[in-house]
Amino acid sequence: MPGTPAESAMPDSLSSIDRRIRRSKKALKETLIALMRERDFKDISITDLVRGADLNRGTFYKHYRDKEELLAEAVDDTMTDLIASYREPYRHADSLDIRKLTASGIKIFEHVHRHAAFYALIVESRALPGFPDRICAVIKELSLHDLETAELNPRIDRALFAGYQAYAIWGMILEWIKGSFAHSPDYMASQLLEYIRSRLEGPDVVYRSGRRDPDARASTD
Amino acid sequence: MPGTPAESAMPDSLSSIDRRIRRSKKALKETLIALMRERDFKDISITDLVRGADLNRGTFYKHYRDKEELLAEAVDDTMTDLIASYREPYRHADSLDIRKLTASGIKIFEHVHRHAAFYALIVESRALPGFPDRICAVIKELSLHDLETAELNPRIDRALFAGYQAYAIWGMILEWIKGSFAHSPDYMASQLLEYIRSRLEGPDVVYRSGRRDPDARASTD
DNA sequence: TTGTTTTTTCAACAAATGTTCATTAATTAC
DNA sequence: GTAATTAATGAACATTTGTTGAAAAAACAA
Repeated sequence: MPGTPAESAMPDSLSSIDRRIRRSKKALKETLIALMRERDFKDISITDLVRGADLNRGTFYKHYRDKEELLAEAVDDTMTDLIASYREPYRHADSLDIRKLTASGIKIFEHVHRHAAFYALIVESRALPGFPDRICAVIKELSLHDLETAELNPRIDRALFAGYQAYAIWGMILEWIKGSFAHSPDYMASQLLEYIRSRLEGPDVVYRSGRRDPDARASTD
Repeated sequence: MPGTPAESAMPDSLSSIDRRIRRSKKALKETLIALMRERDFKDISITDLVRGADLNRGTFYKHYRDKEELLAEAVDDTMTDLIASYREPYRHADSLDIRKLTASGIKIFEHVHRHAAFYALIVESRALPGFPDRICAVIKELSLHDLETAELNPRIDRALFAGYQAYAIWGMILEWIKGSFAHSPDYMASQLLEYIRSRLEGPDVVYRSGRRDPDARASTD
């Protein structure tokens, strides 16, 4: 597991600091979220933010370099929750890989579901470039931990596979969001399990241990 | 890491228009890419761009609303290449699912490899929020096309699975980039195949509600 | 070539951005 | 409580941004 504290319920950026800072940051974040609901992130100015939060212009620049940094901190708060909720006890599943995976999946999807509005906002506004990477990094950590005990096919490149897995889940989440969260977190988790356990059915031919077929060669410039 | 940009076919946005426009746009794109190599996208101003491209400020605003739009067009050019290279004939693989997948994978990874510098730049600069979605949408289309004929486990939600697949590949590509393209496109494709074909080994318990696939062992062909 | 069309330039401009600093106000540590 | 810190304010400022219109330059079509 990644060495993050996350003991307190309150996000790191909003705890144990000067109350004025906390208030200012909170006001700015709330204003940002509110404004993002009604217009494009691109079209939100620092002026709008400080006017909405009723703060001086300089106060913003004291804490953030730009609005992206402000949004990034809001995301950090959410990631803290993801990690925390994931840490939920499920130790009873110590050696049952599948059950572990199920539990992990459910936790992730439940977390997203809990913050559904926020996720939808972030994704739809396409405001924060690094957001998918951020959340996928977390998922990757969590997945890797789950896969630690699992005996993987030795030919599999674990680093690559971790990236594969994490972004695959993110891809599901994106579809989920696009469909306005029509499915339940449990359904999502069961689907994930299905994808992991299933394989293509049908004619299972010409599989020559990862070597590429000369015929299948695409044009090389 | 391969350094060949390899601009073979002319992108739609740069053909059959007034030569002045072509020149202006090209100059702007080149300047943008050049500047992105040395500093953060956030810190590149329109002024920088027009100064670098030796154009008037108004010329920029005649063609683009902002620098994001400029970058987006550069990305479009690359996507055009991805689609084009994918459309390459591989009709001899009409009914062999695995071979099809292999071919598809190879094409995608070769495309990325060909534009390695560009991809690395886009990803590392985290400049364009919509880029992963953009490329994953393309991959999703292509994957769906491949899976059209494949008989999937009927419990699988195809839309969700398409998202899963597309972003999973994107996750691999990101890892590939992070590792400075240490692997060959073929290796990447073979790994992808491995992930699709393999399943977790080890204690396969608690999977009730279903028969265990008799030949479920991973790749012992 | 000629005339027509379109792009680019140039200069100017209002508006917004990012910084500054002395002053005021709030919070913390003691 | 008091003193010491630290944050927030207000107002000013240079810079950058996004827009404008007329004049020049370039491309196009015949």
